[in-house]
Amino acid sequence: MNTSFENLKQELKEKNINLSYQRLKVLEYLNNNRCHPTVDKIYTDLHKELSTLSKTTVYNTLRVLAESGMVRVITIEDNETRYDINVENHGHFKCDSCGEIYDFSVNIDSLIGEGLDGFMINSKNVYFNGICPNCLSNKN
Amino acid sequence: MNTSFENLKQELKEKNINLSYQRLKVLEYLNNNRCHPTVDKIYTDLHKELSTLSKTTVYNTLRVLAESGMVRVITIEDNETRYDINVENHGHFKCDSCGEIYDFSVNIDSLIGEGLDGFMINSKNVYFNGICPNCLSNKN
DNA sequence: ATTAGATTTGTAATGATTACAAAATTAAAA
DNA sequence: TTTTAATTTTGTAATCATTACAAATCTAAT
Repeated sequence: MNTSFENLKQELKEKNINLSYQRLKVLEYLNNNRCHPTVDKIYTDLHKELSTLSKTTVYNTLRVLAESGMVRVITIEDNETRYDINVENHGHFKCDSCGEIYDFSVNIDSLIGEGLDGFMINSKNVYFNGICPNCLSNKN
Repeated sequence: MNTSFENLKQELKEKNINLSYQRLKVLEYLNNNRCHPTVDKIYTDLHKELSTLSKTTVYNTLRVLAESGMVRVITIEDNETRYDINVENHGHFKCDSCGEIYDFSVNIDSLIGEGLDGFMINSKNVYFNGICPNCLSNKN
C-alpha cells in the first residue's frame, strides 16, 4: 500500500469522514485510476472485486469527497460527470473524437475574473475541447 | 426590430440554416434574454406566445445553433445545460447560493494549455463557482 | 452487550435529453 | 402555379444519469 493512499486516509480522518470500507475502496480507485472516471466506470470496475457494492454508495461517496474538497467534479460535458482526485491547479481537455480527457498545465489560480469584485470564489475550472493528436493522425 | 437581430438573421442565412419561424423565435429570445437560459426556460417563455412550440424543437434549434458556433453551450453544472448567444471571450461565474450566472471578463483566448502541443483546440471555457455579493450580504 | 447514529443497499422515482415517425412546412423543379 | 422532394416541427415514447427513500447493516460510544 503506497504512501499516497495512506496520506489520503489520513486526510479523510482529519476531515472527520468515516473510513468505511466502501469509501476507502472508492478513494483508492480514484488514486490508482487518474483517468477522470465516470460514476459508471468506478462502479463497474469496483463491482468486480466487491460484488455487494451499490451504485448509490458510489454516488454518496463521491458527493462526500467532493464536498470535503478531496475530489474535483468535472462537468466538461453535460451528459457525464467525471471525478478527479487531482485537485491541483490544472485544466482539462476533452477530445471530441475519442472522448479521452487530458490534463494540461494552466495557471488557474492566477486567473482573476475582472468584474468579480465582492464575489467569493470557491472553485475555478478551465475546460478545452477539440481533437487530440491521436485522432488527428488517424483522421477520425 | 433591432439591428443586432437582423445581423443574427443574416448570419443564419450565410451559414445555410433555414430561417424557420421557430428558429428565429429562439434566436430572438436568446438575443433578448442574455441570462444564460436553460432549455426549459426558453421553452416555457416562448410557449406563452407560441403555443404550438414543441420542446423538441427548442432542443433541435439549440443543437443547430451550437454546431454552427452561433451559441455557446454552458455546462457549469451537470444537471442543467445553459445557452449563451454571447460567444465572445468571457468567463462564467455561478453563485452556489442563488444559482445566478454572471459573466466576467477574462482573456480566455490568450490561455495557452501547456502540454497541448499537437492538439487542435476548438473551444475554451472558464467556469468559476462561489457566492455572489448579493447572497453574501444577505448571509444566505 | 446495548443503543444510537451513520452508512450501505436496492428499488422506485425523477428529470433532462434523445429517438422516432407522422404531420406540416418549405424549397426546388417542372 | 402545381408538383415533388427535402427539411422541419411536433408529440410521444424511450433512455439514461442521478436522486429519493426506507429497510438492513454496520460502526462507534456508552
